Amino acid sequence: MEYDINDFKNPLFTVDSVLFTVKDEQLKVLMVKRSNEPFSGRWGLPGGFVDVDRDDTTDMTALRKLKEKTGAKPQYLEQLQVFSGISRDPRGFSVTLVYFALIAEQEVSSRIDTVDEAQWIGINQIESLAVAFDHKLIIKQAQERLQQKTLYSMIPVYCLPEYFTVGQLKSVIETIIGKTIQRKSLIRRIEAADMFETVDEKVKSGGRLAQLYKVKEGVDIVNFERNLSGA
Amino acid sequence: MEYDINDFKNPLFTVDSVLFTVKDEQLKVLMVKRSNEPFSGRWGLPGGFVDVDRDDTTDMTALRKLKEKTGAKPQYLEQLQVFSGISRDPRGFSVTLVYFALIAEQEVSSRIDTVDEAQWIGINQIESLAVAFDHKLIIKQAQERLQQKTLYSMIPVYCLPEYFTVGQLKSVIETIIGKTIQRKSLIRRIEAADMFETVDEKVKSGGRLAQLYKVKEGVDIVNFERNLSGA
DNA sequence: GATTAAAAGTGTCACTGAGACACAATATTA
DNA sequence: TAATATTGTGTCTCAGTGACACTTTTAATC
Repeated sequence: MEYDINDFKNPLFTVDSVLFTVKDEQLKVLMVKRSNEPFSGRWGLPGGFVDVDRDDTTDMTALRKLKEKTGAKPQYLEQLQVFSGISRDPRGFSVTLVYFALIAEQEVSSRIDTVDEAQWIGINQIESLAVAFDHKLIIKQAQERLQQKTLYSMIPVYCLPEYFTVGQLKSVIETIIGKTIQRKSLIRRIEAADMFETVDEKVKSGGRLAQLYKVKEGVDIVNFERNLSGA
Repeated sequence: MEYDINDFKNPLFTVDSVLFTVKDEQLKVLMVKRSNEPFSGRWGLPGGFVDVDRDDTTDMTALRKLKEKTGAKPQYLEQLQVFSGISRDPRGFSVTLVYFALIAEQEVSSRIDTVDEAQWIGINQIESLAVAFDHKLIIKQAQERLQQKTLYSMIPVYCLPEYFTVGQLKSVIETIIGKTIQRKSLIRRIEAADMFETVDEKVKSGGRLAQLYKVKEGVDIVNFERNLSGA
């Protein structure tokens, strides 16, 4: 019941990424202005074809393409989902593996500012933008996944620089889920997660000096057993 | 920065499924004995190439392949993950989109019994089986996902026939997560989820007659805000 | 028919972690 | 020095799970 490879038209396979960051209290997505067909002139997600000579896995394809656009490696990367279909690409049946990535805005700001091919687009502006393929839908799904994960894990730290304060993390979380959370709840989770350590340094923040935290070496994302509700 | 399709060797793209069921208090996976190279004679996951003339999406590829082996459509189907790499298939760089599916054992028992090409293999026997590709790893990941989802949703109902009792659901859940749960907790969740309705019929079960339940029409899986801990 | 065993189903208290919010501590600024 | 802003703590409430005793309803056995 196995077939010879050549019996079939192999579908078009690409790797795209939804790279999020939080900047100016807004969730942003990295979009690239397309200069080739199809959808030339429209905005699309950064991505492209696997280069089997350079990529050991599709993860590397995603990272390579992101590096081309941002000059940096995202702090978090996971698979979102595969989108496939006969009609999503005019060239024929296509399959896109979409990754979902996070990075601190500071890591890439210089590069992005000088290249006008790639831009951070506010999540709310996506709706009214000329977007290629089904990338609008893909971004929506990625946003939902990010919001969901934010309720039971600490992934939003990957939108922050190495050292960060509770206040910054709180702000990023609130931006992502679009609701306010209790500072106290966040602190409890920071302690319970045991994935952060305090840095012997404090930073000014408009009031009392804030304690700096960093992610411990080699720790994985902790999943909590309850969701935040976000009032 | 876009490339012509023909510049690249398109990687080998296949769709496989990890179809689970619970039978005799054991979690089982549908495995197929391979009759073609590579790995002829070994056991592998049901799957194959996309047929762009018959499949509108990769979901249909997965369903079509499962139907070939079991004669039935799984009650639950979702994407698990893509597995890719230069060395997982001797034919070259390969990409496999793996689905994760559930079905009631009763739906397919007759078919499976008559075909010796496809078999339900107990999850604990996989380790010592001659398995093709990286399918052992894939099954392990699928099992973890199933266990995780079982803690915060009711997906295990899709391992049961249309009408089922609380006792049956409890047993299936316990088999999946490998721990006992409180009957009371399960009943509370059944009520809170609001995705089941009682059937005006009871069934004998060795003691007091048990209330039959069924999944309401058109409802989606409900995700709870807390995990079960399973003592 | 009475007795026992087995599973279904209920009542309720304890425990855990999030929500809410008051309050204390420490910085800046006027 | 006082006002203000933000950090950080103390603690009560609330919701949902865990635990477990207890009741109900059936089949099986005597």
